[in-house]
Amino acid sequence: MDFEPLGVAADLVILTVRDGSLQVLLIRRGIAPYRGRWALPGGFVRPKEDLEEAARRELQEETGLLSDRIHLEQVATYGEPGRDPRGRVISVTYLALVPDLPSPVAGTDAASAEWVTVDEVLTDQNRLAFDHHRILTDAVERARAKLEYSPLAAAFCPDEFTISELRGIYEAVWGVQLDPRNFHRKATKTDGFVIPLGATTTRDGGRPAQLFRRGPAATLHPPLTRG
Amino acid sequence: MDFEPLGVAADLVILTVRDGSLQVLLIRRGIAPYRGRWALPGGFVRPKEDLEEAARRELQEETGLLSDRIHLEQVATYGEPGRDPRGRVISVTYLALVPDLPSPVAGTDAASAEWVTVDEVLTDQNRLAFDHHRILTDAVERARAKLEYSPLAAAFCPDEFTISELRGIYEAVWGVQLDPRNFHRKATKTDGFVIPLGATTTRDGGRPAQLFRRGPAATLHPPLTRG
DNA sequence: TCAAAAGTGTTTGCCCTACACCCATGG
DNA sequence: CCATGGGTGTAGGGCAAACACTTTTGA
Repeated sequence: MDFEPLGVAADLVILTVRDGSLQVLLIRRGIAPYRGRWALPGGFVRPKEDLEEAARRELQEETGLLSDRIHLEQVATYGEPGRDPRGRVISVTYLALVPDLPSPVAGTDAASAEWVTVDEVLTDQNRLAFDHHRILTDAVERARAKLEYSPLAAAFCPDEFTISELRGIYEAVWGVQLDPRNFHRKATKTDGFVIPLGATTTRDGGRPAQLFRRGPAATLHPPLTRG
Repeated sequence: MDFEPLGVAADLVILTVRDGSLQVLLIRRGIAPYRGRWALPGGFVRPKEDLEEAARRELQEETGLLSDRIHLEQVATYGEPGRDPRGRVISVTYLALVPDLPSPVAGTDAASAEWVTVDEVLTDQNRLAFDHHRILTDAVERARAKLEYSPLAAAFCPDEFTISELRGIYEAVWGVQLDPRNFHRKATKTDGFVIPLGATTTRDGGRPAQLFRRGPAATLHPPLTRG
Protein backbone atom coordinates (compact mmCIF):
# COMPACT_ATOMS: atom_id res chain seq x y z
CA MET A 1 0.00 0.00 0.00
CA ASP A 2 1.11 3.49 -0.77
CA PHE A 3 0.54 6.27 1.71
CA GLU A 4 0.92 10.00 1.51
CA PRO A 5 3.79 11.37 3.60
CA LEU A 6 2.32 11.87 7.03
CA GLY A 7 3.43 11.74 10.64
CA VAL A 8 1.60 10.70 13.77
CA ALA A 9 2.53 12.40 17.03
CA ALA A 10 1.53 11.62 20.59
CA ASP A 11 1.10 14.86 22.49
CA LEU A 12 0.54 15.15 26.22
CA VAL A 13 -1.50 17.38 28.46
CA ILE A 14 0.13 16.69 31.83
CA LEU A 15 -1.87 18.25 34.64
CA THR A 16 -1.14 18.58 38.32
CA VAL A 17 -2.40 20.66 41.23
CA ARG A 18 0.24 22.82 42.88
CA ASP A 19 -0.28 25.60 45.38
CA GLY A 20 -4.02 25.31 45.00
CA SER A 21 -4.12 25.82 41.27
CA LEU A 22 -4.41 23.58 38.25
CA GLN A 23 -1.14 23.57 36.33
CA VAL A 24 0.07 22.12 33.04
CA LEU A 25 3.56 21.07 32.02
CA LEU A 26 4.84 23.05 29.04
CA ILE A 27 8.13 22.97 27.17
CA ARG A 28 9.84 25.82 25.41
CA ARG A 29 10.53 24.96 21.80
CA GLY A 30 14.22 25.10 20.91
CA ILE A 31 13.77 24.75 17.15
CA ALA A 32 11.55 26.06 14.37
CA PRO A 33 8.67 26.19 13.82
CA TYR A 34 7.42 28.27 16.74
CA ARG A 35 10.95 28.49 18.15
CA GLY A 36 10.90 30.02 21.63
CA ARG A 37 7.16 29.52 22.06
CA TRP A 38 5.62 27.26 24.66
CA ALA A 39 4.10 23.96 23.60
CA LEU A 40 2.71 20.74 24.95
CA PRO A 41 5.28 17.96 25.28
CA GLY A 42 5.07 15.19 22.74
CA GLY A 43 6.79 13.52 19.84
CA PHE A 44 6.38 11.23 16.92
CA VAL A 45 5.11 7.72 17.34
CA ARG A 46 7.80 5.25 16.36
CA PRO A 47 7.32 2.36 13.94
CA LYS A 48 5.92 -0.66 15.79
CA GLU A 49 5.10 1.48 18.79
CA ASP A 50 1.54 1.63 20.12
CA LEU A 51 0.00 5.08 20.54
CA GLU A 52 -0.36 4.83 24.30
CA GLU A 53 3.12 3.34 24.55
CA ALA A 54 4.46 6.42 22.78
CA ALA A 55 2.55 8.67 25.17
CA ARG A 56 3.95 6.84 28.20
CA ARG A 57 7.46 7.10 26.79
CA GLU A 58 7.09 10.85 26.30
CA LEU A 59 5.63 11.20 29.77
CA GLN A 60 8.62 9.50 31.29
CA GLU A 61 11.06 11.55 29.24
CA GLU A 62 9.43 14.76 30.43
CA THR A 63 8.63 14.01 34.05
CA GLY A 64 10.75 11.01 34.94
CA LEU A 65 7.58 9.30 36.10
CA LEU A 66 7.61 5.58 35.57
CA SER A 67 4.15 5.63 34.31
CA ASP A 68 2.54 2.29 35.10
CA ARG A 69 0.67 3.86 37.97
CA ILE A 70 -0.04 7.20 36.32
CA HIS A 71 -3.48 7.84 34.93
CA LEU A 72 -3.21 8.31 31.18
CA GLU A 73 -6.15 8.54 28.82
CA GLN A 74 -6.68 9.44 25.21
CA VAL A 75 -8.59 12.66 24.70
CA ALA A 76 -8.85 13.42 21.01
CA THR A 77 -7.02 13.42 17.72
CA TYR A 78 -6.29 16.56 15.71
CA GLY A 79 -5.51 16.30 12.03
CA GLU A 80 -6.45 19.50 10.28
CA PRO A 81 -4.21 19.98 7.22
CA GLY A 82 -1.94 22.91 7.91
CA ARG A 83 -1.93 22.58 11.69
CA ASP A 84 1.81 21.89 11.43
CA PRO A 85 3.77 23.98 8.93
CA ARG A 86 6.28 21.18 8.45
CA GLY A 87 3.79 18.88 6.77
CA ARG A 88 0.82 16.70 7.51
CA VAL A 89 0.94 15.70 11.15
CA ILE A 90 -1.83 13.96 13.04
CA SER A 91 -1.69 14.55 16.78
CA VAL A 92 -3.17 11.96 19.12
CA THR A 93 -3.53 13.71 22.45
CA TYR A 94 -3.33 12.08 25.86
CA LEU A 95 -4.30 13.47 29.23
CA ALA A 96 -2.08 12.61 32.19
CA LEU A 97 -2.95 13.43 35.80
CA VAL A 98 0.00 13.40 38.16
CA PRO A 99 0.57 14.25 41.81
CA ASP A 100 2.49 17.37 42.74
CA LEU A 101 6.00 16.19 41.95
CA PRO A 102 8.80 16.49 44.49
CA SER A 103 11.32 17.26 41.74
CA PRO A 104 9.26 19.43 39.42
CA VAL A 105 10.65 18.17 36.17
CA ALA A 106 13.19 15.40 36.17
CA GLY A 107 13.30 14.59 32.48
CA THR A 108 15.86 15.08 29.79
CA ASP A 109 14.51 18.44 28.68
CA ALA A 110 14.28 19.65 32.24
CA ALA A 111 15.90 22.98 31.54
CA SER A 112 13.17 24.05 29.17
CA ALA A 113 10.15 22.54 30.90
CA GLU A 114 7.92 24.37 33.34
CA TRP A 115 4.67 24.10 35.27
CA VAL A 116 2.27 26.90 34.34
CA THR A 117 -1.15 27.73 35.73
CA VAL A 118 -3.81 26.60 33.26
CA ASP A 119 -5.92 29.73 33.65
CA GLU A 120 -2.94 31.90 32.85
CA VAL A 121 -2.12 29.92 29.71
CA LEU A 122 -5.69 29.88 28.45
CA THR A 123 -6.30 33.60 28.83
CA ASP A 124 -3.75 34.26 26.09
CA GLN A 125 -4.82 32.68 22.82
CA ASN A 126 -1.32 32.96 21.38
CA ARG A 127 0.75 31.65 24.24
CA LEU A 128 1.03 28.16 22.77
CA ALA A 129 2.44 26.87 19.49
CA PHE A 130 0.45 25.02 16.83
CA ASP A 131 -3.20 24.36 17.80
CA HIS A 132 -2.16 23.54 21.35
CA HIS A 133 -4.43 26.19 22.85
CA ARG A 134 -7.43 24.29 21.60
CA ILE A 135 -5.98 20.93 22.59
CA LEU A 136 -5.38 22.17 26.13
CA THR A 137 -8.88 23.62 26.31
CA ASP A 138 -10.41 20.30 25.30
CA ALA A 139 -8.24 18.28 27.67
CA VAL A 140 -8.96 20.51 30.66
CA GLU A 141 -12.67 20.35 30.02
CA ARG A 142 -12.39 16.57 29.89
CA ALA A 143 -10.55 16.53 33.20
CA ARG A 144 -13.15 18.78 34.84
CA ALA A 145 -16.00 16.65 33.62
CA LYS A 146 -14.35 13.41 34.68
CA LEU A 147 -13.93 14.50 38.27
CA GLU A 148 -17.69 14.46 38.64
CA TYR A 149 -18.37 10.85 37.91
CA SER A 150 -14.98 9.16 38.24
CA PRO A 151 -12.58 8.80 41.17
CA LEU A 152 -9.93 10.56 39.10
CA ALA A 153 -9.27 13.39 41.52
CA ALA A 154 -7.32 10.90 43.59
CA ALA A 155 -4.90 10.56 40.65
CA PHE A 156 -3.68 14.06 41.52
CA CYS A 157 -2.90 13.00 45.09
CA PRO A 158 0.09 11.13 46.48
CA ASP A 159 -0.47 7.54 47.62
CA GLU A 160 -1.69 8.69 51.01
CA PHE A 161 -3.86 11.76 51.37
CA THR A 162 -6.42 13.40 53.60
CA ILE A 163 -9.98 14.24 52.68
CA SER A 164 -9.25 17.94 52.71
CA GLU A 165 -6.31 17.43 50.35
CA LEU A 166 -8.69 15.61 48.04
CA ARG A 167 -11.17 18.44 48.38
CA GLY A 168 -8.39 20.86 47.46
CA ILE A 169 -8.04 19.03 44.14
CA TYR A 170 -11.68 19.55 43.32
CA GLU A 171 -11.56 23.17 44.33
CA ALA A 172 -8.48 23.83 42.20
CA VAL A 173 -9.72 21.99 39.12
CA TRP A 174 -13.25 23.33 39.23
CA GLY A 175 -12.37 26.74 40.61
CA VAL A 176 -15.07 26.61 43.28
CA GLN A 177 -15.32 26.42 47.06
CA LEU A 178 -16.84 23.28 48.52
CA ASP A 179 -18.31 22.77 51.97
CA PRO A 180 -15.67 20.77 53.87
CA ARG A 181 -18.21 18.95 55.99
CA ASN A 182 -20.50 17.81 53.23
CA PHE A 183 -17.55 16.94 51.03
CA HIS A 184 -16.12 14.78 53.76
CA ARG A 185 -19.34 12.84 54.04
CA LYS A 186 -19.70 12.36 50.31
CA ALA A 187 -16.12 11.25 49.72
CA THR A 188 -16.07 8.76 52.59
CA LYS A 189 -19.57 7.40 51.97
CA THR A 190 -19.18 6.87 48.22
CA ASP A 191 -18.49 3.19 47.78
CA GLY A 192 -14.92 2.36 46.79
CA PHE A 193 -13.77 5.95 46.35
CA VAL A 194 -11.30 6.16 49.24
CA ILE A 195 -10.04 3.60 51.77
CA PRO A 196 -9.08 4.62 55.32
CA LEU A 197 -5.60 3.60 56.39
CA GLY A 198 -6.12 4.00 60.12
CA ALA A 199 -3.19 6.37 60.44
CA THR A 200 -3.54 10.11 60.88
CA THR A 201 -1.50 13.19 60.10
CA THR A 202 -1.37 16.70 61.45
CA ARG A 203 0.42 18.17 58.43
CA ASP A 204 -2.51 20.45 57.71
CA GLY A 205 -2.67 21.78 61.27
CA GLY A 206 -5.57 21.46 63.67
CA ARG A 207 -7.07 18.16 64.64
CA PRO A 208 -5.28 15.16 63.11
CA ALA A 209 -6.84 14.00 59.86
CA GLN A 210 -7.30 10.43 58.79
CA LEU A 211 -5.19 9.22 55.89
CA PHE A 212 -6.74 7.48 52.92
CA ARG A 213 -5.65 5.77 49.72
CA ARG A 214 -7.43 5.38 46.39
CA GLY A 215 -10.26 2.86 46.36
CA PRO A 216 -11.21 0.41 43.61
CA ALA A 217 -14.28 2.24 42.28
CA ALA A 218 -14.27 2.98 38.55
CA THR A 219 -17.21 5.38 38.71
CA LEU A 220 -18.78 7.45 41.46
CA HIS A 221 -22.36 6.79 42.55
CA PRO A 222 -23.75 9.28 43.06
CA PRO A 223 -21.50 11.74 41.21
CA LEU A 224 -20.00 14.77 42.90
CA THR A 225 -21.42 18.06 41.75
CA ARG A 226 -19.52 21.05 40.50
CA GLY A 227 -21.17 23.78 42.41
CA MET B 1 10.55 15.52 7.14
CA ASP B 2 10.66 11.81 6.62
CA PHE B 3 7.86 9.63 7.87
CA GLU B 4 7.44 5.91 8.11
CA PRO B 5 4.87 4.48 5.69
CA LEU B 6 1.59 4.84 7.49
CA GLY B 7 -2.05 5.40 6.67
CA VAL B 8 -4.77 7.25 8.52
CA ALA B 9 -8.32 6.02 8.15
CA ALA B 10 -11.60 7.54 9.28
CA ASP B 11 -13.93 4.77 10.41
CA LEU B 12 -17.58 5.21 11.28
CA VAL B 13 -19.91 3.76 13.85
CA ILE B 14 -23.27 4.74 12.40
CA LEU B 15 -26.07 4.02 14.84
CA THR B 16 -29.82 4.20 14.48
CA VAL B 17 -32.86 2.89 16.31
CA ARG B 18 -35.09 0.63 14.22
CA ASP B 19 -37.93 -1.56 15.41
CA GLY B 20 -37.12 -0.73 19.00
CA SER B 21 -33.51 -1.85 18.89
CA LEU B 22 -30.16 -0.13 18.54
CA GLN B 23 -28.62 -0.98 15.19
CA VAL B 24 -25.30 -0.32 13.50
CA LEU B 25 -24.51 -0.03 9.81
CA LEU B 26 -22.02 -2.67 8.66
CA ILE B 27 -20.53 -3.44 5.30
CA ARG B 28 -19.41 -6.80 3.98
CA ARG B 29 -15.80 -6.69 2.87
CA GLY B 30 -15.34 -7.60 -0.79
CA ILE B 31 -11.56 -7.80 -0.73
CA ALA B 32 -8.79 -9.19 1.46
CA PRO B 33 -7.95 -8.95 4.26
CA TYR B 34 -11.01 -10.27 6.08
CA ARG B 35 -12.82 -10.82 2.79
CA GLY B 36 -16.46 -11.70 3.37
CA ARG B 37 -16.40 -10.54 6.99
CA TRP B 38 -18.46 -7.64 8.30
CA ALA B 39 -16.75 -4.38 9.14
CA LEU B 40 -17.42 -0.78 10.03
CA PRO B 41 -17.59 1.57 7.06
CA GLY B 42 -14.64 3.87 6.58
CA GLY B 43 -11.72 4.73 4.39
CA PHE B 44 -8.44 6.51 4.16
CA VAL B 45 -8.17 10.21 4.83
CA ARG B 46 -7.09 12.03 1.70
CA PRO B 47 -4.22 14.48 1.48
CA LYS B 48 -5.40 17.95 2.49
CA GLU B 49 -8.63 16.53 3.88
CA ASP B 50 -9.58 17.16 7.50
CA LEU B 51 -10.37 14.14 9.64
CA GLU B 52 -13.99 15.08 10.24
CA GLU B 53 -14.36 16.01 6.59
CA ALA B 54 -13.24 12.50 5.66
CA ALA B 55 -15.74 11.03 8.11
CA ARG B 56 -18.58 13.10 6.63
CA ARG B 57 -17.60 12.04 3.13
CA GLU B 58 -17.66 8.38 4.12
CA LEU B 59 -20.98 8.87 5.88
CA GLN B 60 -22.52 10.29 2.77
CA GLU B 61 -21.08 7.56 0.58
CA GLU B 62 -22.57 4.89 2.83
CA THR B 63 -25.93 6.36 3.76
CA GLY B 64 -26.56 9.09 1.21
CA LEU B 65 -27.10 11.46 4.10
CA LEU B 66 -26.00 14.98 3.37
CA SER B 67 -24.41 15.24 6.69
CA ASP B 68 -24.50 18.88 7.74
CA ARG B 69 -27.37 18.15 10.07
CA ILE B 70 -26.19 14.75 11.23
CA HIS B 71 -24.57 14.46 14.62
CA LEU B 72 -20.97 13.32 14.16
CA GLU B 73 -18.40 13.15 16.90
CA GLN B 74 -14.94 11.74 17.29
CA VAL B 75 -14.73 8.84 19.70
CA ALA B 76 -11.20 7.50 19.81
CA THR B 77 -8.15 6.64 17.74
CA TYR B 78 -6.76 3.14 17.43
CA GLY B 79 -3.19 2.61 16.32
CA GLU B 80 -1.85 -0.65 17.67
CA PRO B 81 0.83 -1.98 15.32
CA GLY B 82 -0.54 -5.08 13.65
CA ARG B 83 -4.20 -4.10 13.88
CA ASP B 84 -4.24 -4.07 10.07
CA PRO B 85 -2.31 -6.85 8.30
CA ARG B 86 -1.66 -4.60 5.31
CA GLY B 87 0.60 -2.23 7.23
CA ARG B 88 0.54 0.47 9.82
CA VAL B 89 -2.90 2.03 9.83
CA ILE B 90 -4.20 4.50 12.40
CA SER B 91 -7.98 4.54 12.66
CA VAL B 92 -9.71 7.70 13.83
CA THR B 93 -13.22 6.62 14.73
CA TYR B 94 -16.33 8.77 14.54
CA LEU B 95 -19.76 8.13 15.97
CA ALA B 96 -22.79 9.13 13.87
CA LEU B 97 -26.36 9.09 15.14
CA VAL B 98 -28.98 9.04 12.42
CA PRO B 99 -32.77 8.75 12.29
CA ASP B 100 -34.34 5.56 11.03
CA LEU B 101 -33.73 6.01 7.31
CA PRO B 102 -36.56 5.71 4.79
CA SER B 103 -34.24 4.10 2.24
CA PRO B 104 -32.09 1.94 4.49
CA VAL B 105 -28.82 2.35 2.63
CA ALA B 106 -28.64 4.59 -0.37
CA GLY B 107 -24.91 4.78 -0.86
CA THR B 108 -22.60 3.46 -3.50
CA ASP B 109 -21.87 0.23 -1.67
CA ALA B 110 -25.55 -0.27 -0.93
CA ALA B 111 -25.60 -3.88 -2.04
CA SER B 112 -23.20 -4.97 0.67
CA ALA B 113 -24.32 -2.72 3.51
CA GLU B 114 -26.78 -3.72 6.20
CA TRP B 115 -28.27 -2.61 9.51
CA VAL B 116 -27.55 -5.10 12.27
CA THR B 117 -28.68 -5.12 15.89
CA VAL B 118 -25.80 -4.02 18.11
CA ASP B 119 -26.45 -6.65 20.76
CA GLU B 120 -26.30 -9.38 18.15
CA VAL B 121 -22.99 -8.12 16.76
CA LEU B 122 -21.38 -7.73 20.16
CA THR B 123 -22.27 -11.18 21.45
CA ASP B 124 -19.96 -12.70 18.82
CA GLN B 125 -16.38 -11.55 19.35
CA ASN B 126 -15.39 -12.63 15.84
CA ARG B 127 -18.22 -11.20 13.83
CA LEU B 128 -16.26 -8.11 12.83
CA ALA B 129 -12.99 -7.65 10.95
CA PHE B 130 -9.88 -5.98 12.38
CA ASP B 131 -10.34 -4.59 15.91
CA HIS B 132 -13.80 -3.35 15.02
CA HIS B 133 -15.45 -5.29 17.83
CA ARG B 134 -13.61 -3.19 20.34
CA ILE B 135 -14.21 0.01 18.41
CA LEU B 136 -17.94 -0.69 18.30
CA THR B 137 -17.98 -1.50 22.02
CA ASP B 138 -16.32 1.80 22.86
CA ALA B 139 -18.56 3.83 20.56
CA VAL B 140 -21.77 2.29 21.88
CA GLU B 141 -20.71 2.94 25.44
CA ARG B 142 -20.04 6.55 24.49
CA ALA B 143 -23.48 6.86 22.94
CA ARG B 144 -25.15 5.36 26.01
CA ALA B 145 -23.32 7.70 28.33
CA LYS B 146 -24.05 10.77 26.22
CA LEU B 147 -27.79 10.24 26.28
CA GLU B 148 -27.75 10.95 29.99
CA TYR B 149 -26.40 14.44 29.95
CA SER B 150 -26.84 15.60 26.36
CA PRO B 151 -29.92 16.03 24.18
CA LEU B 152 -28.44 13.56 21.72
CA ALA B 153 -31.32 11.11 21.79
CA ALA B 154 -33.17 13.56 19.58
CA ALA B 155 -30.47 13.00 16.93
CA PHE B 156 -31.99 9.54 16.41
CA CYS B 157 -35.41 11.05 15.73
CA PRO B 158 -36.81 12.62 12.58
CA ASP B 159 -37.34 16.39 12.56
CA GLU B 160 -40.73 16.04 14.23
CA PHE B 161 -41.30 13.47 16.92
CA THR B 162 -43.48 12.66 19.90
CA ILE B 163 -42.32 12.26 23.48
CA SER B 164 -42.98 8.55 23.41
CA GLU B 165 -40.91 8.17 20.27
CA LEU B 166 -38.11 9.94 22.11
CA ARG B 167 -38.61 7.65 25.05
CA GLY B 168 -38.37 4.69 22.68
CA ILE B 169 -34.87 5.88 21.75
CA TYR B 170 -33.75 5.82 25.36
CA GLU B 171 -35.31 2.43 25.96
CA ALA B 172 -33.64 0.95 22.89
CA VAL B 173 -30.19 2.42 23.53
CA TRP B 174 -30.13 1.71 27.25
CA GLY B 175 -32.09 -1.53 27.11
CA VAL B 176 -34.41 -0.53 29.95
CA GLN B 177 -38.08 0.33 30.45
CA LEU B 178 -38.88 3.88 31.48
CA ASP B 179 -42.05 5.18 33.09
CA PRO B 180 -43.91 7.01 30.28
CA ARG B 181 -45.46 9.55 32.63
CA ASN B 182 -42.32 10.55 34.47
CA PHE B 183 -40.34 10.56 31.24
CA HIS B 184 -42.87 12.89 29.66
CA ARG B 185 -42.53 15.32 32.51
CA LYS B 186 -38.74 15.26 32.49
CA ALA B 187 -38.35 15.65 28.76
CA THR B 188 -40.80 18.53 28.48
CA LYS B 189 -39.62 20.33 31.61
CA THR B 190 -35.89 20.16 30.84
CA ASP B 191 -34.97 23.56 29.48
CA GLY B 192 -34.24 23.62 25.75
CA PHE B 193 -34.48 19.87 25.23
CA VAL B 194 -37.61 19.75 23.07
CA ILE B 195 -39.83 22.46 21.59
CA PRO B 196 -43.57 21.89 21.10
CA LEU B 197 -44.86 22.50 17.57
CA GLY B 198 -48.53 22.81 18.45
CA ALA B 199 -49.49 20.07 16.03
CA THR B 200 -50.44 16.57 17.04
CA THR B 201 -50.34 13.12 15.53
CA THR B 202 -52.16 9.89 16.13
CA ARG B 203 -49.62 7.70 14.38
CA ASP B 204 -48.95 5.81 17.61
CA GLY B 205 -52.65 5.10 18.25
CA GLY B 206 -54.68 6.30 21.19
CA ARG B 207 -54.95 9.92 22.19
CA PRO B 208 -53.18 12.31 19.83
CA ALA B 209 -49.67 13.17 20.89
CA GLN B 210 -48.04 16.54 20.62
CA LEU B 211 -45.23 16.91 18.11
CA PHE B 212 -41.88 18.35 19.11
CA ARG B 213 -38.61 19.30 17.51
CA ARG B 214 -35.07 19.41 18.92
CA GLY B 215 -34.36 22.31 21.25
CA PRO B 216 -31.20 24.39 21.53
CA ALA B 217 -29.85 22.89 24.76
CA ALA B 218 -26.29 21.53 24.60
CA THR B 219 -26.50 19.71 27.91
CA LEU B 220 -29.35 18.40 30.03
CA HIS B 221 -29.94 19.80 33.52
CA PRO B 222 -30.67 17.69 35.37
CA PRO B 223 -29.46 14.62 33.45
CA LEU B 224 -31.75 11.73 32.65
CA THR B 225 -30.94 8.56 34.52
CA ARG B 226 -30.31 5.15 33.10
CA GLY B 227 -32.52 3.00 35.22
C1' DT C 1 -68.40 1.67 24.93
C1' DC C 2 -63.95 -0.16 25.14
C1' DA C 3 -58.96 -0.27 24.33
C1' DA C 4 -54.95 2.30 23.89
C1' DA C 5 -51.93 5.81 24.38
C1' DA C 6 -51.26 10.87 26.19
C1' DG C 7 -50.80 13.60 29.76
C1' DT C 8 -51.59 15.57 34.93
C1' DG C 9 -51.84 15.35 40.04
C1' DT C 10 -50.29 13.65 44.29
C1' DT C 11 -47.89 11.13 47.66
C1' DT C 12 -43.80 9.57 49.70
C1' DG C 13 -39.27 9.00 50.53
C1' DC C 14 -34.65 10.17 49.65
C1' DC C 15 -30.77 13.12 48.99
C1' DC C 16 -28.53 17.28 49.34
C1' DT C 17 -27.58 21.81 51.36
C1' DA C 18 -26.80 24.55 55.14
C1' DC C 19 -25.27 25.07 59.39
C1' DA C 20 -25.02 23.96 64.56
C1' DC C 21 -22.10 21.54 67.17
C1' DC C 22 -18.41 18.60 69.14
C1' DC C 23 -13.36 16.62 68.70
C1' DA C 24 -8.34 16.62 68.85
C1' DT C 25 -4.35 18.63 68.22
C1' DG C 26 -0.33 22.70 68.54
C1' DG C 27 1.03 26.74 70.63
C1' DC D 1 -7.31 28.08 76.84
C1' DC D 2 -7.53 29.52 72.24
C1' DA D 3 -6.99 28.91 67.24
C1' DT D 4 -7.28 25.66 63.68
C1' DG D 5 -8.84 22.35 60.98
C1' DG D 6 -11.43 17.42 61.36
C1' DG D 7 -15.55 15.30 61.62
C1' DT D 8 -20.87 14.24 63.02
C1' DG D 9 -25.86 15.43 63.63
C1' DT D 10 -29.94 17.25 61.93
C1' DA D 11 -33.68 20.22 60.02
C1' DG D 12 -35.76 21.61 55.78
C1' DG D 13 -36.42 22.02 50.87
C1' DG D 14 -36.57 20.06 46.46
C1' DC D 15 -36.60 16.41 43.31
C1' DA D 16 -37.97 12.04 41.49
C1' DA D 17 -40.14 7.33 41.58
C1' DA D 18 -44.50 5.25 41.84
C1' DC D 19 -49.01 5.22 40.69
C1' DA D 20 -54.05 6.89 40.70
C1' DC D 21 -56.55 9.41 37.63
C1' DT D 22 -58.34 12.15 33.57
C1' DT D 23 -58.23 13.09 28.42
C1' DT D 24 -58.77 12.06 23.56
C1' DT D 25 -58.72 9.43 19.92
C1' DG D 26 -59.90 4.81 16.72
C1' DA D 27 -62.62 0.82 16.33
